[in-house]
Amino acid sequence: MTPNKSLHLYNSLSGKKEPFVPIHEGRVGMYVCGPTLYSEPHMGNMRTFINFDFIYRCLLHFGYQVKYVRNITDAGHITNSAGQEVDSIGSAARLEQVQPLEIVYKYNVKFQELQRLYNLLPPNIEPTATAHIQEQIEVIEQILENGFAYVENGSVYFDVKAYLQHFPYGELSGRKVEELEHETRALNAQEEKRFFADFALWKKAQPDDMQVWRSPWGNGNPGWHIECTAMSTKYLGKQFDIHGGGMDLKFPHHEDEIAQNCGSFGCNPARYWLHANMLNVNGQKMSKSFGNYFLPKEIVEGSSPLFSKPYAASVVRFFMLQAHYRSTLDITEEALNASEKGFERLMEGLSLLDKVSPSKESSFSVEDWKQSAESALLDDFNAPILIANLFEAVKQIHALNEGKAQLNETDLSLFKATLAHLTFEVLGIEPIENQGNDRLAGVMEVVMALRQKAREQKDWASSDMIRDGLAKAGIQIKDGKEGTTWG
RNA sequence: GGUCUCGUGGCCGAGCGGCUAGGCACCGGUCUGCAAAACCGUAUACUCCGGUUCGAAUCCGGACGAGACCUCCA
Repeated sequence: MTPNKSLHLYNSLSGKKEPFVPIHEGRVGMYVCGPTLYSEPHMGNMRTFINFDFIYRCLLHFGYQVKYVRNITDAGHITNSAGQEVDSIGSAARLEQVQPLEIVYKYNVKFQELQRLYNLLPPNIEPTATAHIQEQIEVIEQILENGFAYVENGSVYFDVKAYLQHFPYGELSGRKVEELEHETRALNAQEEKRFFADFALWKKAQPDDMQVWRSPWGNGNPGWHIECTAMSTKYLGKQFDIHGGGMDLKFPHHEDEIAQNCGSFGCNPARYWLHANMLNVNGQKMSKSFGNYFLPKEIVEGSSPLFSKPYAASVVRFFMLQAHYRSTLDITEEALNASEKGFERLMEGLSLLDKVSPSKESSFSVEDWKQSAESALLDDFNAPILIANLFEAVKQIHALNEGKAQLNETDLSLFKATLAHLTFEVLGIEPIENQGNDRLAGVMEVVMALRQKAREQKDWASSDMIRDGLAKAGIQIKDGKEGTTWG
């Protein structure tokens, strides 16, 4: 197989890998659906954000000037499984007996903490729905003017039948409206809609609504899908390069975004639609409604009953990137432990490289290795293959360290720089900081010296007593060639 | 029920017509006072049944199994 020289990515619109050609050369506009702040994002949500963070990092690595927009949903009515329009943030506010803004603020702070914990690069803009009510109203007005929506009793609905005269509906999710009709379960509370597939753009205020905005149609709330259309248009234009989100948003959310964008501006908002797959627990999608979810914080604190010990955020991130973003990933303790070991091997390999000194000749091609890693990234952001390349490098590092391989000065510095860049900048994992404090380090120095003295005197009983005692205290001794380490 | 996706060695997971993916575990070896760790190495696989092909884990058809979506979801 010849290595890709240019970026190819899988476009959900066509169902194929396509060469990536940005609208403006050298620049990429990317919009990713962010969290709804009515609760703390769970680990499944984090997987999607980690995957798109990796994709963002890859695009930066390729040299694109990227404008990355990820929204924060802090308002909006969604239609629940009973067919009722509900305000999830308002419900959370009622439940916790606080103002909706307090809910949003509280979970936004937590989300920002999580982004730092999992080393997510901040998007260029994180717009909120509530700050863009006016823009949403303007898009709705445009859709009305184009004849693809109607007003009914203070609410505005998207008119799918009128829209179908000019545009297809359901292309992204591969659905046909006539098929949808008899597949859709019977819904109540939709008498206002003229057609079952119509969806709310604006919902008239209900007596118990905690958040209400003024509009040309009276007081109310924006629909769930319209914020993305308004904000993506404002910050990226009527059409931009990449739209991302979780697989489960394909229908109806992204389908309706396409309809809104076509209905107002006559074009699909994005040229490439990317969908990240789900995180599974016990073979089933992690979901609030299944009750099989845990929080990104619980896994690093070790407070989730699913896991017997804590895992560093970097290890969790590394674990997630060992699967391709388009595949489902099963999280189990066994798999996580495997990643943890691999992660440590990678980190130790990298620090070992610092001790390697250059030779006159090079015994392997750093350039070839670099190309191999590069083509993995160019092939639809293939993180698992990138990681396989990193382990290939680790193998070479050990060979270098033992004198079984050589690199000249130029190649060695290229090797070091590329490896560090791919690991820390592109993959976005960080070494785990040594948690030991200075006083402990001082004590350990004395203990290690005592044990070394005992060993020199072949006093194995004392030596092993120290080792076993420390093991009980959770400190492991490693007798290496160049002295003993602990951790 | 409809639409779609997927079934890879003990586990996770790439590949998607011919070339060792990778990690972890296992086993063997090196090192070591012993152990652990570390390093090196071998082995193990493509759900089943047909078809296409010189050649199929990879393409086509069927069976079985799993999952996702079908107005809560990343």
